[in-house]
Amino acid sequence: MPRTPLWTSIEAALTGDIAEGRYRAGDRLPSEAALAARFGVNRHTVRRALAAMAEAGLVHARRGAGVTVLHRPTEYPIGRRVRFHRNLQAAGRLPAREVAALETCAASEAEAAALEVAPGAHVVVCEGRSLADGQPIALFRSVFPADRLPGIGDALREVASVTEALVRCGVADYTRRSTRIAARPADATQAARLMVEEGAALLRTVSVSVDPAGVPVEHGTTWFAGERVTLTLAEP
Amino acid sequence: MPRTPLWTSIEAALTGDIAEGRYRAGDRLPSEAALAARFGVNRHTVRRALAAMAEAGLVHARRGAGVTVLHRPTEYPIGRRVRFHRNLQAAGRLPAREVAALETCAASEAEAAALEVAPGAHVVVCEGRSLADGQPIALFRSVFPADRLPGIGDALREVASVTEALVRCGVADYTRRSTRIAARPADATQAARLMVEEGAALLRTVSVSVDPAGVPVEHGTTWFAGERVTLTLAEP
DNA sequence: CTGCGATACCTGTCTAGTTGTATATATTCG
DNA sequence: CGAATATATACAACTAGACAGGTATCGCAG
Repeated sequence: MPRTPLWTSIEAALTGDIAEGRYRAGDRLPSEAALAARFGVNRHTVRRALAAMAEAGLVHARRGAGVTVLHRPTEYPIGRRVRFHRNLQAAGRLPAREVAALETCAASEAEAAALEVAPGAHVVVCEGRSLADGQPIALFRSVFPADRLPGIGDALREVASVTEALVRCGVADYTRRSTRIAARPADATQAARLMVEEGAALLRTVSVSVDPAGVPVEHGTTWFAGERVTLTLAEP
Repeated sequence: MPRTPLWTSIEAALTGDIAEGRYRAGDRLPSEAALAARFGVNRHTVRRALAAMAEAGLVHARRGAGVTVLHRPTEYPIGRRVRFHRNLQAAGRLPAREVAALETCAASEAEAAALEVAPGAHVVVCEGRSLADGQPIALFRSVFPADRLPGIGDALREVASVTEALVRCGVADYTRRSTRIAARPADATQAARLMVEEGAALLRTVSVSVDPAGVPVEHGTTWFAGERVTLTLAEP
């Protein structure tokens, strides 16, 4: 009977609710079952509407958790994505960052080689997520030589930026010695944390930073969401 | 969204950590709660991964105490891929290259802006494929300002390298003014020419090269097969 | 120093709720 | 008929929270 699919009107209603501020960025929508009851349709019809909204970047669904609102449609036109032009030299200094794990453990062979410490030496590993405008931009994993930087663990816990933490440990300045860049598909957990599809293209940078004397102080790996980030190399 | 269960990638990550020596036999893994935070998932999902590892005899969990590592995995699949370390500065000078198309046409708006020529001005477009060891490594598309480089088309046809062709047109030397790097999934034709899966991660670099006077002489886009290439940035 | 209790933390288990996926079926329209 | 739309049902995967049972650690009394 309806020549326009039912789900389009549900999408319009929900998008309108978000636009009017009934559901705001970060809020959880009611469950699919609840929405289905509200609109008097089957859950799959609601899912069709939510899928369209997710495609447009309006909401993001997590299995088990609910559906979260990402943006107000007025702020971010549908289909338009946030573009982030980042200077590679400035990597590590982003608007917001979440630290998910901070632990001390043994260095792997590769990490030990990069940091020029003995294999199995203590290293502080800091993992987390960088965000901009509420959207996840990158996952990072930084490894610091614990013996070379006493107190780095506490410093990382207390201050927000890596630079500042290193300053606390006596490293006034540091530079990148090398950076390797590769493109890799996202695995399941990476995809979930970056809110992209599994298998989406990630930009992985692996770097070693050294202090003015040339001694390695950090070994970092960052996975950028390829669809949201472009790295820009400054002309030396 | 995840066609592979989340916990499998967690199992892979932890098994990899053990294989690389971050956690050694006898060590205690971080608590389930800490791991859940690190991977951004629920504790139960971590437990599922740990259960699989315990099943394999890799770790042992004791109630109240933590999870201890028993031994290194005897067999851990490390993606054995051809690795190509390339200096970004040298991009565009590869062992072998196939020119698939060479034509003169009008510049698009973006190309005109990058090359600092009038929109619609004549440009020479060179497209093709770079190979190493018989394997396709990258697709390239270079755009040259035809009026600024008289005879560039013939030069490109006759000599193998871009550098040499530019020398013929009076550009003794050139440097990169800017490089932008992004990760993008491969479309069907790119996938076919690079011999990778459709949707595989590609590394796209967009650059502008200038002569010693700072005048743009080339605007290039290169798509590297992410699984075969690692770009290495040299320390300036 | 030893022994012991308090406490914080960790794993094991359970219940409930939510999204993702697969299959089957009815209805409508061209 | 065939395609698109919507419904119905069932199960798998993940999240959330709570609680029980076990362990390690630390301070403190003896």
